[in-house]
Formats: sequence, structure tokens, C-alpha cells
Amino acid sequence: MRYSKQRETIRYILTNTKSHPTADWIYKESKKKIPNISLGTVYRNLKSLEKSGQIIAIHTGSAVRYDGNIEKHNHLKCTDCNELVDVIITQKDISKSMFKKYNFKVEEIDLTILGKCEKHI
Amino acid sequence: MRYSKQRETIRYILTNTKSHPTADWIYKESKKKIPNISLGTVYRNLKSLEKSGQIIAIHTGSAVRYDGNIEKHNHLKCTDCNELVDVIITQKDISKSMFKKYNFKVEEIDLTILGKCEKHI
DNA sequence: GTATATGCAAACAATTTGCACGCCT
DNA sequence: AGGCGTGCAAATTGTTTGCATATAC
Repeated sequence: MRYSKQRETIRYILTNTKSHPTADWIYKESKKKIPNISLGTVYRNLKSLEKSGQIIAIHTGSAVRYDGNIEKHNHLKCTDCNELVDVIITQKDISKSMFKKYNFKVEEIDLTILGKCEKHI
Repeated sequence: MRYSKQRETIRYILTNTKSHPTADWIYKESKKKIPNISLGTVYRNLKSLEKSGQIIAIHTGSAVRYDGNIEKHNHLKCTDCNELVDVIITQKDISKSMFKKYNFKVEEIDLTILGKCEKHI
């Protein structure tokens, strides 16, 4: 993968925001620095950055959200606005602690384990 | 919400499969029983069934997947084929136990907590 | 009878892709 | 020079919606 101003800009934007933006938001943001950048390029680069493990794609709601923080962490997701908040969870007192720490009322805890099913081991 | 053959069929299909099908798969399946059912109707009913808590929508990959099992449970998701497998997790020995029980090699555990952010409490 | 549900097709939103050209290496 | 990356626009995919008709209650 060789250098490109576009990809570098996208990576920069993503590692310098705490939000979990959509491709479109990243597109608009990158346009401020590279006015003639195209949406296709943004999508292509998001895909290659994800494939090379430099960013994370989060599927939730209609548009995919991207996260420049690849350190192991988890998310709180608002069931009203879909907003994601980064959190580090310490196993115990999830409900109570989440409310105190993040002012977030836990409704449901969903655990998905990623790996390989028997056909793909 | 009043009775409709279409909605009843969709619910029946969904509660009688262990897979986590897409709207399109459900559409094709329901066509076997109601040949002139339309895709729009399938989408409308999936949405109303979800809203009334009778099924669950899982956002993962491009198409939404639906789950007729609304008992609290979790999923194993294959990073190659996106297939979902239902599991009940008992906190401990996740990696080892998952491999023994389900022949699944755990790579990553992702925890998302659903609830309300401070603007929506 | 009236309101909700339907089929159909068009609209929409998010994402992908083919092509000719441009820019890293 | 050669090939990966780009801009642009058209194509695809998944989903939603407007409208006239049909059906439940």
C-alpha cells in the first residue's frame, strides 16, 4: 500500500475525533483539506484501512460507523440516537458503575464473540 | 395491530428457523406460502414485529439479520461468512468452553451495552 | 363503514465499481 | 515506466414510501 494524501487525511481525521463518524461525515470533513476528494475514494480508503487493521468498522443502524481507536475497548450505544461512547469495562458492577461513571442507564448487555466457525478454522 | 396472514407467516418462518435470515431470505421463504406477497410488506412487518418486541434485528454486515428468538441470548459471529450462532454464555472459561462446546476459535470478545445517553434519559 | 394492511413501483440512502487519467516509487 | 490511487458518474444493494385497492373488525 503506497502513500496517498487522501488516505493520510482520512486516517488523520479518524484518529483525531472521539466521535464514531459515518463515511459521509468523513467525506465532508476531508473536503475541507482536499476540496476535490471524491466520496468513492473515501469509501475505498476506509475499506483498505479497515482491512489493514488501522481502523474499525462498526455496523449499527443504516450507515457504518468508523473508529480510529484500535485499542481494545467497548461501546455504549444510545438506542435513541445511535451515538456510540467509548468505554473500558471492568467486568463487575456494570449497571451501577456505568450510571455513575457515564450517566448512562443500562438497558441491555449484548455480547458478540468474533472468531471462526467450524467451516473456516 | 390487527391480524394479517402475511405477518403471521413471517413470524412463523422466523420462529421456526435457527438461522438469522435477511429480509430477502424471509421474502423468498414467505413467497412459498403466499406467492403474491410483496417485499415491501415483508419489510413493513419485520419493522412492526421488531417495534412490538416480537423479533430482534441484528445489524452486522450490509443486510440486517432478524432473530425470532427473543429470549436473552448472545451470538458467535464468523468473521469469514458472517454467520451467526446462538449461544448462552456462562461468564467463565469463554475461550476454552466455546471451543469445546461449539468448535469455535474465539478471536475477540465485543461487548456493546444498549441504553440511554445523557440527552435521552 | 372505516382504518389498517397490502401489492406494486418508484424513490431513497449507503455503498460499490468501471473507466480514463494522475501521481507515487 | 509501471502500477496503484484518484475523480467522476453510473450501477448496485438494501430499504422505505406513496398510492390505489383489499381486508379485518
